[in-house]
Amino acid sequence: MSKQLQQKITNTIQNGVSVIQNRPHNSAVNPTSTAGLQQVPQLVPVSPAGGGKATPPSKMKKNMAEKDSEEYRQRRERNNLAVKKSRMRSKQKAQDTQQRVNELKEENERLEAKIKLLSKELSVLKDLFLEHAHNLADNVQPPASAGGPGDLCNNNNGSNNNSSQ
Amino acid sequence: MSKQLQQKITNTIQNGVSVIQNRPHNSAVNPTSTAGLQQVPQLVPVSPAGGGKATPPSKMKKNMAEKDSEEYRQRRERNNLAVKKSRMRSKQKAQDTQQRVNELKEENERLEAKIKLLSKELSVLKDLFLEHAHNLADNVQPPASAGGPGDLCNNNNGSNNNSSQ
DNA sequence: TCTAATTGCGCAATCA
DNA sequence: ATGATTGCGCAATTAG
Repeated sequence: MSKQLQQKITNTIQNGVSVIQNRPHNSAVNPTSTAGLQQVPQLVPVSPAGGGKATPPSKMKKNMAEKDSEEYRQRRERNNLAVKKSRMRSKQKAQDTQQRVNELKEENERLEAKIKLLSKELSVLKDLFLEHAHNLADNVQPPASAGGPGDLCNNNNGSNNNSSQ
Repeated sequence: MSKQLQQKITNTIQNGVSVIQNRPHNSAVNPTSTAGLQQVPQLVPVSPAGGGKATPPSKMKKNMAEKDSEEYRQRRERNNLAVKKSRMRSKQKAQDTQQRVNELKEENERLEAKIKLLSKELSVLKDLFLEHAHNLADNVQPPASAGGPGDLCNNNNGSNNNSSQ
């Protein structure tokens, strides 16, 4: 989770063991990386779509031969490149997504704060409004009256803030 | 799409040659047509002496030998399992993150809508306030304004919106 | 059909 | 020593 720099040294054991440098011909196709070490043919149960055939050996040989082909190597190399690219993108995307989450979170907080503020403002204003209304109702004619809380037009709904948050 | 019926085929590299071999204890290097697997004793030419470093044959053999080791296979298998697990998690996490983004987006929209509403409410109330203020200022004692009669008392703002949460 | 992009998988190095 | 990660190459599949 916190380290991501490791791709130079690569194999320490080039004793020839896992170093399967498939590179009959020109090598040096890979400047930055220490070229390959590893693996070989992975056989996969090539699913028999067409009726469960048992992989004709004939074709296999052809495949084998193909490995030596220059063309084969080229294809492999292209693919390796593509794979690398694809993975890079994928990783980048994931990273971006994560960042988006963070941004959205922040935005959310801001919005909620704003809501809180507005709610409060609204509440205050409403109260003020009610107060005035009462005053007016109380002294429709009377000149002055102490701050008596007149309930004349108390038709308000449960009144004050209902800010439940 | 997913065929995970791959037997435990493993490639064993020997002296520059990769031999794919099945791995049931007593290795039969050539289980012809087993479950439709095309497992050919592939010999992949490992980059030989060509541009290699001195390849101490001594150690190599040791490593090679290790491949046949039962213990080695066990380690590999464990690792493969771990890798699989790790990748699964990784993928899951990415997926979750993506979903989180969606959720947050929705939440954001909701919040913004709420803000809009509150703002409007506030605006209305303020206007009302101003209006009254003007009235008061204009006529110290206006004769029952013809305008909205119950303006003040009728403060039951239909905006009883109480976002349920 | 061919190529590029994806995806699943195993290996080995490294981290923890 | 062991499980978890990660870069990498191979091969099968999927798009275009």
